[in-house]
Amino acid sequence: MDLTARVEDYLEAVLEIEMTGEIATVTQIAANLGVTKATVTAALKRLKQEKLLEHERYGDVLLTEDGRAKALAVYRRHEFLSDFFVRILGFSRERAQRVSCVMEHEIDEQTERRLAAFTDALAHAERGNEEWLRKLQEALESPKALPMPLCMMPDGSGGAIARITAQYELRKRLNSAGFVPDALITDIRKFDGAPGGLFTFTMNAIQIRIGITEASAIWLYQPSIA
Amino acid sequence: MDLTARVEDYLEAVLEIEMTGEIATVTQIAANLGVTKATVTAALKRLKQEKLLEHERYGDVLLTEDGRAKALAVYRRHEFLSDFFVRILGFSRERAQRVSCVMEHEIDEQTERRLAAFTDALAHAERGNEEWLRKLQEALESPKALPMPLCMMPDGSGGAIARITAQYELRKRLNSAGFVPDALITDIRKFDGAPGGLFTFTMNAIQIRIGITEASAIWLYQPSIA
DNA sequence: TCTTCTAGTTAGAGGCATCAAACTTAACGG
DNA sequence: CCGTTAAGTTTGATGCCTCTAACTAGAAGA
Repeated sequence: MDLTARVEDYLEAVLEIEMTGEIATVTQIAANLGVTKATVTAALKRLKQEKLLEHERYGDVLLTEDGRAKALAVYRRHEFLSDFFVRILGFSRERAQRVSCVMEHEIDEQTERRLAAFTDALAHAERGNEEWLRKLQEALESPKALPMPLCMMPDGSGGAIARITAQYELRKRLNSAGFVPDALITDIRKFDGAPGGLFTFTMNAIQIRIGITEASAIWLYQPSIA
Repeated sequence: MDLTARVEDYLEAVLEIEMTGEIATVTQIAANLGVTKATVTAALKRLKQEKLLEHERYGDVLLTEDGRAKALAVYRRHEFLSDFFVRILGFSRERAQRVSCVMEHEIDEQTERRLAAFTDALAHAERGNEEWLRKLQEALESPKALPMPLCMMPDGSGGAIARITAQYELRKRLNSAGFVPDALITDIRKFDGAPGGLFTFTMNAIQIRIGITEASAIWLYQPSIA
């Protein structure tokens, strides 16, 4: 991954045009990426230097072996991600597009495989678990408000635990201490003391005191205003 | 979203430092983002122009009301995404970090909500569906090779259908035509004719012919070399 | 053949993000 | 009060990506 993300975009654009059976032109690439032709010419120069494509003045734009392989990898990631976001996570097409565009440059093959495995597993879960699928659809239709880390809640406030963003030891510790989704927390206060501050609050009628590490792993839904 | 992604990163870095109870310094920000102090000074100038923070020569770095709100939004997205990638999708911590870093600038609140809903639904599915969870874990442990769109397979080749990356009409059409995961396709050939070409192949002992649109929505696992 | 149009190119510029190297402040200890 | 040190700033430069405006090559008709 030592190509810039942008260079990968140009490669991908060329491949996509080729896939329609045509030979890529500067104008088409420009339209595809939403830039001017001048910009494309400049980019082609860079691409050519890297030996990812061949291009003579006023000539055809042709991917090299190497360029084609790189383009395919990017294209595959892009398509896969976009599909994943739309079908599995229920993103809008447009949003999925934008997110895939930036993400496609950041995931490696291993990651892509994991993602694919996840999608497959989910597809299997869908068959033969209609109940769960219905719940998921429902959830996607009526999203809740967004949570906030405990350490950022205003003094005196509270809310229900949304999630714990921690792993391993810390996660386990918080879980066994009763920090689980839906538990209610009230009367949050922040004090100086430890570096980062100390936080006290009430949960299950018990007064609890934690540090910044814990307080930034516990996310709360703010109580609705209704 | 008219701030550049980078500007959002600086904002986030300041907030993260503040969360430890300290006041952000140029050196700390630089270390956080892996850039030099000179770069930070330059960035602070831009941030100040946008009225997202206050900063006098050699003075403290303080977020404005506006800046803090923006920083919190970015921070929340970042943490949530990172957690999602690690816990739900099984990414490595490092990879999750990189992906969240680019993605956090591309998702809006609506999208974040959907993602959260998905996570919640999955959490519910996990309780009370141990079987499925086990399968998912297993799948994440042993990822398969990566598929490729039919239109890019070499002449004469074939493979099993991995997935259909299409929606609505096209998806339905392909499904009812028998294009479902695991179906076997052999002897793929490409011909000129329609714009983008025509593709013929054999599936279930039947010869089929499709265009580029369909051929790029059908993804195949290449048969393993063994 | 000459004209005209389109595709493509070059030249010149600017913004963002970054760096290394040299410089300036502020602060602390003697 | 002065010297040293750490923190922060300035300067000058680079690379990438982009643009507008002006130019040129090539193809297609009259």
